[in-house]
Amino acid sequence: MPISHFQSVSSPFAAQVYTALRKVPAGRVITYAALGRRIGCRSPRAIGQALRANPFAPQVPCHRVIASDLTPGGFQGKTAGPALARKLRLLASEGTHFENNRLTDPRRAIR
DNA sequence: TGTGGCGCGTAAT
DNA sequence: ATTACGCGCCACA
Repeated sequence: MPISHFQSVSSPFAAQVYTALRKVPAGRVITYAALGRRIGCRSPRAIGQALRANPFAPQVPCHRVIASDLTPGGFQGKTAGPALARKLRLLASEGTHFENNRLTDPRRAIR
């Protein structure tokens, strides 16, 4: 299912982000910067911005995108609270765990 | 650990 | 065309 089929994709840039993100398998996570790198974008904030207006949760795994220092980063526009809690729960269901607000197994991260 | 500046796509002005 | 803002990041102290 091509990304362009998603109604909630607002810009071509977002489509690139989602397409690249879909290649990150369950059980792994990628950095905002690394994800950006894959599509030739040098602004991690732009990546987060594209993920902000979250498309479909399972198809485009925006919960697999974390910060460069291996902290969780944000979810649905927020960096804390219930939203973030859901992100962590999704990750946990894939075997990706955080301890002390830090990725437990750094080998899961794509830098 | 804290602060400041940089990056660039998007929305608002 | 300009300004302002944002699920960040890196350098430097």
